[in-house]
Amino acid sequence: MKEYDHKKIEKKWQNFWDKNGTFTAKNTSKKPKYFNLIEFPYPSGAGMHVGHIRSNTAMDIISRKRRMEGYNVLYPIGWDAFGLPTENYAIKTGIHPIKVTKQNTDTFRRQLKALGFSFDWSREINTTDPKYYKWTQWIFLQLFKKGLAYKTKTEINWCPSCKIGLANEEVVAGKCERCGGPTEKREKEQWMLAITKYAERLDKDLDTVDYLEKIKIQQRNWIGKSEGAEIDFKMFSARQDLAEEVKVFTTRPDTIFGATYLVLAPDHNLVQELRSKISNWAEVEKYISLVKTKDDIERTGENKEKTGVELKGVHAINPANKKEIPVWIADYVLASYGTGSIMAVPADDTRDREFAEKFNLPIISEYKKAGFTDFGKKVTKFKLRDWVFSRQRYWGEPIPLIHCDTCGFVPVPEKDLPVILPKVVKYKPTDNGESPLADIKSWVNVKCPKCKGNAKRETDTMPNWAGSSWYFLRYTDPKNNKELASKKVLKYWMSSKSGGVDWYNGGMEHTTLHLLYSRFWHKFLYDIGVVPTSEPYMKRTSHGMILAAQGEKMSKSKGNVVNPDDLVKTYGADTLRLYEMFMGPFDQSVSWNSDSMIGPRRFLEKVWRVGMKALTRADKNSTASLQKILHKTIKKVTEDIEGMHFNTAISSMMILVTEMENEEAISIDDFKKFLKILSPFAPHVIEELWSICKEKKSISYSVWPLWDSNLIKDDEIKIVIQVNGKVRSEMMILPTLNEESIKGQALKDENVIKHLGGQDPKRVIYVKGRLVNIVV
RNA sequence: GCCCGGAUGGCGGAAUUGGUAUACGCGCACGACUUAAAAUCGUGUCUCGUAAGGGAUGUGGGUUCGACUCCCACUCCGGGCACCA
Repeated sequence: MKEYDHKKIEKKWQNFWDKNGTFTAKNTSKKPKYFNLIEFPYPSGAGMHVGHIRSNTAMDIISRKRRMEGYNVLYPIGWDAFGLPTENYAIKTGIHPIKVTKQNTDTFRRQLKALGFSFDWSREINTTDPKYYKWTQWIFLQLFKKGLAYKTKTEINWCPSCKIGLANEEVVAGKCERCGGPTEKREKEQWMLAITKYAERLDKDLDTVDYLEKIKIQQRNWIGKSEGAEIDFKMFSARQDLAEEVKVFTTRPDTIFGATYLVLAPDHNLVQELRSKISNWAEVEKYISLVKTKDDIERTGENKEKTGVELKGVHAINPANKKEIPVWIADYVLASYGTGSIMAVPADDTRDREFAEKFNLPIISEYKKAGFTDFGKKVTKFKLRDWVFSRQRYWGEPIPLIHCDTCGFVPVPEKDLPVILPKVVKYKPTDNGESPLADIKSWVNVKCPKCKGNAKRETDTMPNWAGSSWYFLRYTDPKNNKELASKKVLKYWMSSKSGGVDWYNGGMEHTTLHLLYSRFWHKFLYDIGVVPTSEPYMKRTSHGMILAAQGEKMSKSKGNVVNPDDLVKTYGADTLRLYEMFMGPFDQSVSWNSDSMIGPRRFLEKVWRVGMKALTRADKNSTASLQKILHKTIKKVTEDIEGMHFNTAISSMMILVTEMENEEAISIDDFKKFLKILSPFAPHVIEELWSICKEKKSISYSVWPLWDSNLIKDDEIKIVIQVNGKVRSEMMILPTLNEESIKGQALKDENVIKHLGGQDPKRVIYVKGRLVNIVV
């Protein structure tokens, strides 16, 4: 009898799959296609996180099951390798990000291969590869040509001591993460993408896709569609009439009779325009600069107290009742949403009420009695803002534009793509906040493609959302250098009956931005005829985070990171995969506990023993009770995988295996059926047992077993008997027995008679196949 | 402050979606095998009670014959955030 030696077995089958191209997807096939997707990892220096394994194993199980169900499965992998951590590492060490990326992807590749994921490695992609980002740049140019990319001033976080623009992530409670000094806001010209032009479709088309409901809610909340009205309020000053009007947006135009004051955002344009009419300008100006120093957390967090200043000397007229009302500025109104101004209805809105109470502004409680006629014009507003698309950073795709004083911004001709990221000496942004690329004169200075005059390259780079907004498309045709992917191949993988990526799983943290950005790009590509569907992903699910033992996030600084390499060595990849699927419900966060890995390991050892027993004994038939439980388990595992209830699927297989070990007879055929349903979870050890069963081909393309519903049927069912909702007895009945007989039999039960204590039942409730409840 | 999740034995969790609460796994205790240990197997393991019974699914209410599941109010934990008019 052979021993279960995970090291030998795992190595053997990983080599076998590699050599035979077992998981290489074909671009043409008679089989129906199935495109499974995980979020491609960012290859961080820390190596693979156990959280990656959770998502990858889940989608691997689904991919392997689909192959056995007769699909041509594409389960690809790549690297989302541009981004801050690698760049910051380069700034610190001076090692080129290309080199760092290579090291990190090598580590990740080795780790992923050691877990036996059925990726099609021949399609591996890397967002930092010029052959890849050529097409990221190409998509940007199409957006630019359609007027969806534009430049405007926005606020960025600036660290005055590091002289560097900071990402939100690098500002911790108003302090620079690098030096600890205070940060400030600075105006900067940035490239923007007009995602708001797609807001309506991004909202509406959610009806056409199969996302988890909570994910749809997140998307909808982020897009934030609301119907309301824009109403003009006439303004006048004490000294002279004003031609000015303030446009306010409200979702409740019917409350207009209760509007007792207006509030403008402190940075509303009109405030500056009214300067000469405002009698307390000094006070107003002071307030505006105070608001500028606050960051969003301060404005929203501890500082719940409402603040604001009245614009003295100006008033507005409520168009509904012609009353004169005061105008205030306050930081609870944001310039970036709606019209940047509101009509305050303190009787209806809590924020307005708090504000009114603090500043003694009138509250009209009977506003609803006044007859309402429509004011203003109906409009639809979205919370969604345009996407700030440029970064003054090194490690990103160069924005392929050239600025010419005569012609303005001119696209780099498509034949000159990609615009290669040049080598620099220093990766740190320049002191004036420009990208390090701005210092390379030989790269920056070029001729204008249009007028051939002197011109300069755009030195900003793209955010790392760019490469991840379309990567799944590249998997279909990763080596194409004429198009981002050929139409024919895209049509095959992206538009069969189901359309798009069939199943996409990823973290909840990406269900707003990444998901929205990639849907936006996809819709744009659809509009210009590049892709065949208007939605990229047909189905989207998400997994819960894996936390450290005490329920904290795993992090280097806390020293609680679990290294998968050690676990693979000790327990084996199959055990690790099984443990991660067994540890808790897939969509919820769970705490890691390496001690619990022994359970799945023992299970696999038991599977091995049962296999050896089945082989030596060579029983013709399994016992009837074993057949029954086997078919019940096939049904449960088949259904649980589809619902991502991997933990209960494994638990049912554990019960089955215990049963197999105890039963006298197991036929080889039945044992093989069991191997098939376990194979997606623990592929290495199962391939080994499959081959020991004298099977010549990989189990990966065997046929997924069906359950026989006749074998599952129960001859007798258990009925629980309750008295007043409390369990008092139970009985076995034939499933064919009618309701009256069941109730009659229940009433004759001796425990029931005891608990009735001679009282007559008021009601007898029968729940089919479950219980009888006798109420007295 | 807002949004989305979550809370069940010593621990991770299960519960046919309103119908036997605690499946499966870990841990622990005892037993078998062994010179012994490991491994494996078996038995037990929410709580109070000798028992009959009673009480438990974060807290307090409600609906129902019946609530872990539905409704209302709250507490704590995790994630996200742009005070969204």
